[in-house]
Amino acid sequence: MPSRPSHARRAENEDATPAKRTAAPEGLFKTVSSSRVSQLIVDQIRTLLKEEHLQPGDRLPSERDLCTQFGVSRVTVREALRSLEASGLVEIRVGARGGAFVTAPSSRRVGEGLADLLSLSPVTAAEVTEARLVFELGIVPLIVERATDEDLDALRALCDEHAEAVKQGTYDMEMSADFHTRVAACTHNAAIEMLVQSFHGPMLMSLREAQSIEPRMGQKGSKEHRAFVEALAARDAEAATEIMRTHLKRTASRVKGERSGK
Amino acid sequence: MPSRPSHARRAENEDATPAKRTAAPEGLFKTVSSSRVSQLIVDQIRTLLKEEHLQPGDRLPSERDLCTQFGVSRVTVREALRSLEASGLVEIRVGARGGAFVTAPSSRRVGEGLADLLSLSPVTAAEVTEARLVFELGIVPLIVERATDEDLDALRALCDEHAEAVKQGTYDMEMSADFHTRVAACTHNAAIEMLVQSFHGPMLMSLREAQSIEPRMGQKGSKEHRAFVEALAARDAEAATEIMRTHLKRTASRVKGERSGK
DNA sequence: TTGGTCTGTTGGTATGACTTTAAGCCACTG
DNA sequence: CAGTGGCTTAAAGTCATACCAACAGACCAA
Repeated sequence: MPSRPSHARRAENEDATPAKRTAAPEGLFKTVSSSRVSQLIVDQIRTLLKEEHLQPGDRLPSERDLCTQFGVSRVTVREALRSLEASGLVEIRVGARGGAFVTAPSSRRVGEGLADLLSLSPVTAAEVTEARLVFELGIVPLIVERATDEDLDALRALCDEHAEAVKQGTYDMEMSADFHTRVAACTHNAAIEMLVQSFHGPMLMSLREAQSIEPRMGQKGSKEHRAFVEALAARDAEAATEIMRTHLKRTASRVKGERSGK
Repeated sequence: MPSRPSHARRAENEDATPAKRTAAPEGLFKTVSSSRVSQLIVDQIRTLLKEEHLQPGDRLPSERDLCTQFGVSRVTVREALRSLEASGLVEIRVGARGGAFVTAPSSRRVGEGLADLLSLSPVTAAEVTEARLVFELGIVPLIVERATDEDLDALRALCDEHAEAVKQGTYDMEMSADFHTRVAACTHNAAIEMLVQSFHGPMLMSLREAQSIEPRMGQKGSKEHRAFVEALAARDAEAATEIMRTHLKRTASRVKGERSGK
């Protein structure tokens, strides 16, 4: 019945006193939006996640069960699951004992978004690198202030590992990324740690494509890492910042100028 | 024919010399994954986007057309579109002249990811606020260095607008967010601008839920904005940083400590 | 200007067949 | 007699087909 809405509207107008005002007082009606059913399902499940009724690792009911529980068809449920999957909130496994499993929230989604932004918009890798530089430099004072002895030990251990890897020629960008992430963890601020991690996703991709790391590069970088840790241990914010600045700038110079998406 | 794969595998084993090694050298076989058809479609469209064969604003063919072009059913196409939509790559409109439209890449997706991370993981709003503080303070030197006269004029105009809004009592968080975004734009680095914008999405939500802005607060913030602009105009990095620091810290104090997801 | 109708497009449902996966069972073989 | 491999079954996701509903813009007539 496509004419029903207009009838209803007209009826309301007739209820009002037509002599006094020609139109409704404006702002009385909220725009009614009957969004997609699948979207409503997504919202419901999101809320459940947010209110922690669903924990990471939990398994949602099977598609067929969800159908009956929501009172919709399987196609609709599946579209909702696709959305949730694309948002990185659930992981879908096929086969017996399969189904939709709630995933632990991670920085991967943010990283992916960042990577998309990088590759789909006129944002150059150099710009992202600069943003990263600002951020990683900005947290140095926090790190100097907050790093515990355990943090320092962990960083030193990481440096030892990396030195060994450099000797064997197995040092790669991922190790460097690990170091920077561990450094960020010293802020004891999960948001900062995840953000730094997010940066490294697209960064890695961009660098890996550009060129593989040269052994000399790795050696130098690894040494700078160690110097940075010692500056931290000495609680010397100035020195630590300076070391990190030159370290990051050297890395940055390798991606300078190139457009990312092409 | 469910038995074919195992036969094939056995044939390969017979090809190798069984006497020499008991098992494959490990890492020889890559995990074969026949991913979903809908995912393949998503990938195709993503690459089209990435290689700029599809521009923002373009309209994809209708679902039915895509069906025939990809040689799949509508259900599959629709699932692919759901994924793309959830990733923020296309926007789907219904009705005649509707369809899937390529969206301009924006910071919204990153912001949403950030918001999810915030509300779904044990990250507190205070932590995010701190991250934002680090970032927005870190870019101040860049801004002092790079802000053009046009930038300063635009910022001053914004301040005038806001002062007017404060008088009328219509000043809100969104205006403040606008200011900070415009400030970030002065770096002339799109990545930084988008990142700041991303921060403001979840920030706004968190603050709007917490409490609406008090008029006095708006007045003070607005004045600080203007002082910041003048410090910029004087190319005084120290002063600008200090103003921004106190400004941000005051905002930060309002979300201090509370868990976000609950 | 208003209102109706047309038409193209997405949204949703129903049903069914196919594939993949895990688990259990069982015969064969060393 | 223990282990391997093959077979069966059940559960679950994946995809196809067909159909109808709802919507939004365009067009047209009173």
